[in-house]
Amino acid sequence: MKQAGSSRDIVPVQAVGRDDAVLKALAGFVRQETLRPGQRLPTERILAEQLKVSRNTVREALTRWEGLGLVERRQGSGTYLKAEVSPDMLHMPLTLQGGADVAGLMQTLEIRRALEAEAAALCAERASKKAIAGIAEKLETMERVFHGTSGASSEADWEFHQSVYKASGNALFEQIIGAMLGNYHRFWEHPLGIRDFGHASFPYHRTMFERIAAHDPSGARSEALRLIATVEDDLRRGAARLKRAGKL
Amino acid sequence: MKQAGSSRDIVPVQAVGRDDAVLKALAGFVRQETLRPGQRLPTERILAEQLKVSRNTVREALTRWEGLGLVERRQGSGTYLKAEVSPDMLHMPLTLQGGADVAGLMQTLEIRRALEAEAAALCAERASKKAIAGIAEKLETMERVFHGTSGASSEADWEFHQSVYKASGNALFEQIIGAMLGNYHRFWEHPLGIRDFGHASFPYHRTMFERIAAHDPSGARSEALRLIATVEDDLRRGAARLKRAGKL
DNA sequence: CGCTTCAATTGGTTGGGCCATTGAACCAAA
DNA sequence: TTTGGTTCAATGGCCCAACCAATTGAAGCG
Repeated sequence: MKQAGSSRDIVPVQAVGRDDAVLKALAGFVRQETLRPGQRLPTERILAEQLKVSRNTVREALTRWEGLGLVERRQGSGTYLKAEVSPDMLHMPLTLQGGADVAGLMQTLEIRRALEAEAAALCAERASKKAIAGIAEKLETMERVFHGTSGASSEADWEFHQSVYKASGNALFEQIIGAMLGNYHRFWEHPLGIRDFGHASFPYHRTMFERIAAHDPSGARSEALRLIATVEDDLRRGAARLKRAGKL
Repeated sequence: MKQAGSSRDIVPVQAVGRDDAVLKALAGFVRQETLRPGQRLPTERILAEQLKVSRNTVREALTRWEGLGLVERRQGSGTYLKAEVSPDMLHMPLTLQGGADVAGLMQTLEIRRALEAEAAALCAERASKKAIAGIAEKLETMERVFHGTSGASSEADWEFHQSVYKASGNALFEQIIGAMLGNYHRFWEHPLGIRDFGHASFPYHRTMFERIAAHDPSGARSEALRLIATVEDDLRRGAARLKRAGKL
């Protein structure tokens, strides 16, 4: 990176602390015991004893994991695993200014637009026949649900997109988008009070799938962009509506 | 999301703990004192006293901030601010599976390709004259460094890209890409032992800038894609080279 | 069978203490 | 003046032993 030619190759040293070691040991333990998300892990007191460290140190380590969303602590009950955990993980904590408002959501949507398009293109390029069949299944489920009850399509919708991400061959798409959407979970439950929010995106799911099934990356990308564009439109309309309401 | 019609609209309440309150208070303090990144904030003991909580509680709160990359603690010295912090921030910690090997890097590059292209397009669409001038400056610095010493262009290169992300108007681009690249920091310092890694990407920086300066989103996107493509090529060649070396 | 009560369990918090590292002040030799 | 070593107070890292508060499940009771 910097000054590759100079003699400044030194740049130590990372001097890891005790709690870091605790985290590594804990990761090993979780792996060894094959703990699944939802399961409870040992008491802080037991961990402190078995790891030969103070409970305080255990708590600092667990606090870090809690901050990363890997673990959930419930007073009086225990500490529970919330996600897969392996010794080699990449953490990228993002901080978004401005809170969970419409503006922030708009920013995450711009990220999603980029990722959704790329994932669709990669999916069209690499999806196996089996994967495509799986996507088709999710799509049909979604359409069925959509035509039935009026507003409960979100879950099926998400599963459809997930299957596309999976078929892209890159797990990062699902993880990143999932994490972002998860943060706005409360929002999606009541999208600006609009009843048929996301309604307009519906037909583009099928057109996108068709381009994927035809192994047409460029076409899939275009349809994905159209899909997200409708959501962005809805969001803009909703924001404008809120603004009007605020002025009254 | 799920069961929008059901009566289970309740889902309070976040039941904030003491350390959460400490974090909010600290955020307020930082804002009030207008602390800038790099500056030192009060000692744990002083914070504990002023906030009327135990030092351990302060430590747990700071541990969380440290995990989020907002703060850096140096034993014997103090605790230092590492990034902007405001009371209303949305944290979304991403934890990505997969080790820091070449395969993982390839996956992150697919993400970067998507984001880089979108950021370039948005930048071309929204960048002000001033922002474009700033980008031009970074570009020229980069080219100057590049033509001077042989291998020290990475830092200037990164600053150039950063200026593009900033001008896109969406802080998430810089944060996500920065976090990803940071995780592979050790790799970029010795990219597969190849001396002129990333050499081929050089000319596309200028072409991309030209499309941005011309407010041509589509063109900027194309050039960004070409840029990343050269890096991916280098990476593939390096991986193949490693494979051969492994077989010998 | 359903309800209340209560005690054990568990994470949350406190206040105290000691240690290792840091950095500045100070001092001495080159 | 500069360089190198020493001292020393400040600071984060870690430990300890309690106590508090929420949860849980079993015992007890109507």
